[in-house]
Amino acid sequence: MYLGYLVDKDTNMYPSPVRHPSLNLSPQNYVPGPPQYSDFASYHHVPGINSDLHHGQPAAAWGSPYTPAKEDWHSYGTAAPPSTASPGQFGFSPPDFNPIQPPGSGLLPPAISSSVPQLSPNAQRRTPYEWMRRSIPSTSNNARYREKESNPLGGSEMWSFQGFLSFPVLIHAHSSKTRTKDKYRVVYTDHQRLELEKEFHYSRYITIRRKAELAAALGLTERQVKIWFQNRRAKERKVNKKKLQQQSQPTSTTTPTPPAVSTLGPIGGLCSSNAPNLVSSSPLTIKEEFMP
DNA sequence: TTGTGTTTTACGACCTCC
DNA sequence: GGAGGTCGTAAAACACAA
Repeated sequence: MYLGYLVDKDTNMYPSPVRHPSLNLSPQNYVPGPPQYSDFASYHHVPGINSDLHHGQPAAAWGSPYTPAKEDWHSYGTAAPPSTASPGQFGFSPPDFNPIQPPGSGLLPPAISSSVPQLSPNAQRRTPYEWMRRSIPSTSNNARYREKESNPLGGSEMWSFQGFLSFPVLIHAHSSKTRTKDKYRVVYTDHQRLELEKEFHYSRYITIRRKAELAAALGLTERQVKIWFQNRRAKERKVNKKKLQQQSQPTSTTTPTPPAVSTLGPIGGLCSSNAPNLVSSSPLTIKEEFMP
């Protein structure tokens, strides 16, 4: 997982993944539960985009509607990493967590939050915290979008960075080239992915308002945010399915076991998070559940 | 350096809900 | 009918072994 290095190596980011006990919280099962944000102590939303009620309210005033199993957090670094770096730039860890966020910390448009340079994951992959720390070189290497051909998005939209500006500038490309012939995908910045991951950890399903806020804050389109969440859920289902398969296949068995119903159930070890096999595909359109 | 496998964006098809 | 869900897939980006 490419983003894994973002969170895997920063266990302080989500140090206390106490989640809602309802592990099979499918969209159908979803009921805005009791206030639980305090459980998600390490998560902080940036002031200024917290107009959404469930984000804007005090920590204990809004609940985390989605609560994957603890196991789900393994992939996000429950194992303590070497604390060589100083992840305090984002202030995710409890020691760093400051309920009163200083301006410019956390999720802000990168152009505003200057302490979070938009560096290519390529350049950061093996130096987890460098991108948080170092200043942006004034070279064009910072350009996030590495254009190979004309229109990467096949006529929809194209993102590019303008030099040192770490905020992407939307360029509408109106050509109708097929994606098979042109580069059609961009790579999100680490900051974008990190914030999306944070939001995903808060809730697997994003509200309309929150989506708009996040899109604006990250310089993405709402469509991109929506699709990112869809892909992220798919990824989680895939991972959990893999876990279930591994669980259902003892190491020494010779006959492959059919995809039997897991006896573990949602609280068993592997049905983490949304327990994808248990989650009905019937979607829940989260509109403004937390609207006043 | 190259080949290969994996992950990440993005889309289309189809479905459900309002 | 539109919005958003899952599912499947394409292809770029990436990691890594040989």
